[in-house]
Order: sequence, then C-alpha cells, then structure tokens
Amino acid sequence: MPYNDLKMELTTAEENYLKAIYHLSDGGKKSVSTNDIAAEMKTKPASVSDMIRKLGEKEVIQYRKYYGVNITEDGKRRALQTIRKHRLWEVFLVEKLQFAWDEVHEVAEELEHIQSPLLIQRLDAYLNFPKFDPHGDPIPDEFGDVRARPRVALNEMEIDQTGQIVAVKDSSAAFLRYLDKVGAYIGARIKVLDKVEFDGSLEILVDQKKTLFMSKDVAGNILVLQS
Amino acid sequence: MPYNDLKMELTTAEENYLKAIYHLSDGGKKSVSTNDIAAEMKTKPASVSDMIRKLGEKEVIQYRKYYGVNITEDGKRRALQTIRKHRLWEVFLVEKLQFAWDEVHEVAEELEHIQSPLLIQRLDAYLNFPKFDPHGDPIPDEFGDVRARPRVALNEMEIDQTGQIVAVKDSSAAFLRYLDKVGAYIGARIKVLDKVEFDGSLEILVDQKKTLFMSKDVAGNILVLQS
DNA sequence: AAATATATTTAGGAATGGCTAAAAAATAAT
DNA sequence: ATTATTTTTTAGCCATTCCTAAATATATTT
Ligand SMILES: [Mn+2]
Ligand SMILES: [Mn+2]
Ligand SMILES: [Mn+2]
Ligand SMILES: [Mn+2]
Repeated sequence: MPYNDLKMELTTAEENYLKAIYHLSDGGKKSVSTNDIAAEMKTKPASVSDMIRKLGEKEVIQYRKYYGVNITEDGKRRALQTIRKHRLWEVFLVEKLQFAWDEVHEVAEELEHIQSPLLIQRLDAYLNFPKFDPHGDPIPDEFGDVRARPRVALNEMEIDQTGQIVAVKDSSAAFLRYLDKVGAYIGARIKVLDKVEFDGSLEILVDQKKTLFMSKDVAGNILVLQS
Repeated sequence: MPYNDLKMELTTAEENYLKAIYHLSDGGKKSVSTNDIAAEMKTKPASVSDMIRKLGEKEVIQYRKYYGVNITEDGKRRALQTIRKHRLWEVFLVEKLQFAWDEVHEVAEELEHIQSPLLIQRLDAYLNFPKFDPHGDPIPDEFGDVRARPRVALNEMEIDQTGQIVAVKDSSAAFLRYLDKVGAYIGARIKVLDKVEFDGSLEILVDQKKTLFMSKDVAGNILVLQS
C-alpha cells in the first residue's frame, strides 16, 4: 500500500538518510547511488537498500531498483527543514553557549531531530534570524528557500585576486582546528600572493597583515566570496 | 551475563522508564510495581516486565520477580542527571524562548535525551545556574544533589496561615492554564481566608488584593512555602 | 483452606534499523 | 560477445520496543 499521507512523519534514521541523499545529490540535481549513501552514512549497502525502499514508499525519494535514487520535491522540502534546524542549533551553540565551531556538529546532529515547530520558530527569532551557520553554510528559511552566495574554492583563485572567506567545505573538527591554528576564519579578507605551479600550494595574505602558506587540499576546502 | 560496565549507556526508552521509576519511588524511598510503571508510562504491564528485566541486568534497578523494583544508587544518579537536563531545558524554553510554562514539558521530554555533558554544563551557566524549573521543581546539581525546600500542599493549610506558592504538583497543560486564568503563579504570596468544611474547598487571598475560590483538588496540586 | 480476584510474567508476534553472506544485475574489460 | 568486476539486492538473522493473549503467581474473600 502506497503512503498517500503527505504529512507522514519521518523517523530520526529516515531524516538522517534523507539529509545525506539531499547533500549527495547536490540539492536534488543528481541521482545518488546506494554505495555513496552507504559511505556517507557509514553503514552497509544492504542496510541502505532496505532504507531507500522505505523512503520510496513514503515518496520522499524516487527509487528504481539498481538505478539509484532521486529526491522528490516533498523530500527536498523535508531535508531542507532538517538542515535548517541543524544550522540554527549550530548558531545557538556558538553564539549563545560559546561552543567552538569544531564542537557543534555532533550535538546539532541530535538536536535537529527535536520535533517542535514552535521551538524552531522561537529559536530563529532569538538568534535574530541568522542567514548563515558557523561554517558559512546558508540557513534555509521556513519555506525551504536558500539564498546562496556565489563562492569559489580558494585553490581556484589566481594570483593577486582578493576576497573574503565565507565558508568551509569540510566541517570536520580536525580541519576547523587547523584553520584556527593558522588564523583563517569566516569573514577574513584574503589575497592570493603566490601559487606554486608544482603542487598547487598557495601563499595567502590574511587581513592585510599575516602571510599564510597552505596546500592545494586545504585551499580546496575554503570557500571565498571574490571582490 | 551481568553487565559490570557501569558506564553502560542507557537508551532513550530506558532513561524514560528510569525517570518514571525514580519519581514513582519518591526518589528511591519506596519500591514500585509493574502496574504503576505501566500507568505512568502509558504502556502495557507486559512491556514493563520486559523493560525492568533489562534495567535490572544493567543494575540501575534491583528487580525481584513479582515483588516490584527498587532503584539502585547508580540508577538514582542517572535518573537525577536526566531530571536535571529536563528542568534546565524547561528553564531555557521559558526564560529565553518565551514559552509558556504549560508548553515546555513535551519538548523537554525530548531535549533531556541529548547526550553532551558540555552542552548541559554550558546551558546551566548560560541560564545563571537556576535552582528551580518553571514549575517550581528543584534542579539537581551536576552531582545529583537536590536542595529541597520544605513545602506543604495548599489544601492542608489552615485558615489565616500565609505563605508563597513555590511549585505545582501537576504540570499538565490543563492545570497550568487554569492557574494562569485565575491568576495563581509561582512566587505569589497567599493567605488562606476560609476553608469550607463540607467539600474542603478554599478561599485564598493572592498578593493581598485578589480573592480566589478553589476546590480541594486544585489546592492539593499547589505547593506552598509557609511563612 | 479454598475460591476468587488482581497483578505479573511468559509466549509469540510486529515494526524498525542494523548486520553478514549469497545471489543477481549492471558495468567494464578482454 | 564473453568474461570479469563492481554494484546492488535479497535472504536470513539479531536487538529494541512495543503489542495481545494466555499462563501463573500473589493477594483477598469467604
Ligand atoms: Mn541527525
Ligand atoms: Mn554547519
Ligand atoms: Mn524523555
Ligand atoms: Mn517541570
């Protein structure tokens, strides 16, 4: 029996899968494979097969056996709602509870599943309707609309180009703590001083005073709003 | 195999049961029956039998078949930790997010299960180390110590006695909204003006200006610090 | 002390969300 | 066009947490 009840609640596990599928599909643009979902969720492909069958029945994804999944409009809406909650909680933890930006992800991963529209509405107001989370990721509004900024990976910028760090691609604690150590942060004004042909590493000027050397890998995870 | 690992994590369901057992046992003083737990948890006695066997294996309760359960010291510690989290979140919702005191319980029932010692420590500090929740219930400290105030049910006070409302026994939305409507609140100074012999109903003076009639049942759910 | 009533446990089953191992389908290589 | 490799699904199992129905133990009456 197909689930025609569009207000069907998702479980915590289903929300986590749906969020992963949303991210892997680049916001619904690409279709996603069982294996990729398994890797992202740190689980086994067999478990993913089970879960995507259920998500298909609930019509938050479209699922054709052996051909991967595509997120539906309803699924996208729900994923964005969970992402909105995740990022609002991250702002709360950093702005109000003095968490470091590398300490918030795991806790937000739990908090995002609390079911209370009133709570999120009030939290949003309490935080002054923030538009970005501590990692620079945009916070969808209550209708799921995301206002994206044009941004480019730092490793793709040319010598002498300038801009402002607005986000990180990798939100792992290890990477964020490394950025803390070298003094890179969201909002910093930067200029590319040099690019090494051989390995793609860069020399960056931060806030017109500090010089920084970084590998291509590191620069690839830093997103810049060019100016 | 008995679980000798005292750091064994409890599931959300187990935490809820343990909290119920703690409350029903009056903080570990009485032993608690399967039926009472089933009523409190709005579940079936058969399900309770299953669960208390497991809680016994994890040594948070002592369980003898057919003779009810007693909470252990470890169980008490864990229950108080969950209660602490529940009440801190209630304070947060009321003080910071403008929730009414009758809107917080269900959400706190979810939030109390978030696993992050840092989160609770920071929340506590952010709220200025509150000692009581919005319903007047004491908040255990991080070691599980509760500083209880001497308090008496309003229906047991005599004519002309005075005091201050410090808590409610019943935290249901219906009861709390009734108190809002008649103008009774935590902190209000009261005096018993009259007690009707026939049905035990009372006439109360609130804040030296407003007169209130209430049934014995209502008064029995209002707790007063006498003065 | 039996008989009756109440409380509790056991048995068996459903739904959820994992797992491993084996089968089957799709894709890549020869 | 086969063969080999990779991907995905299926089958069967386990742990949780709930349920109903039946069995059994305890408590209360007579
Ligand atoms: Mn999550
Ligand atoms: Mn983030
Ligand atoms: Mn709870
Ligand atoms: Mn409370």
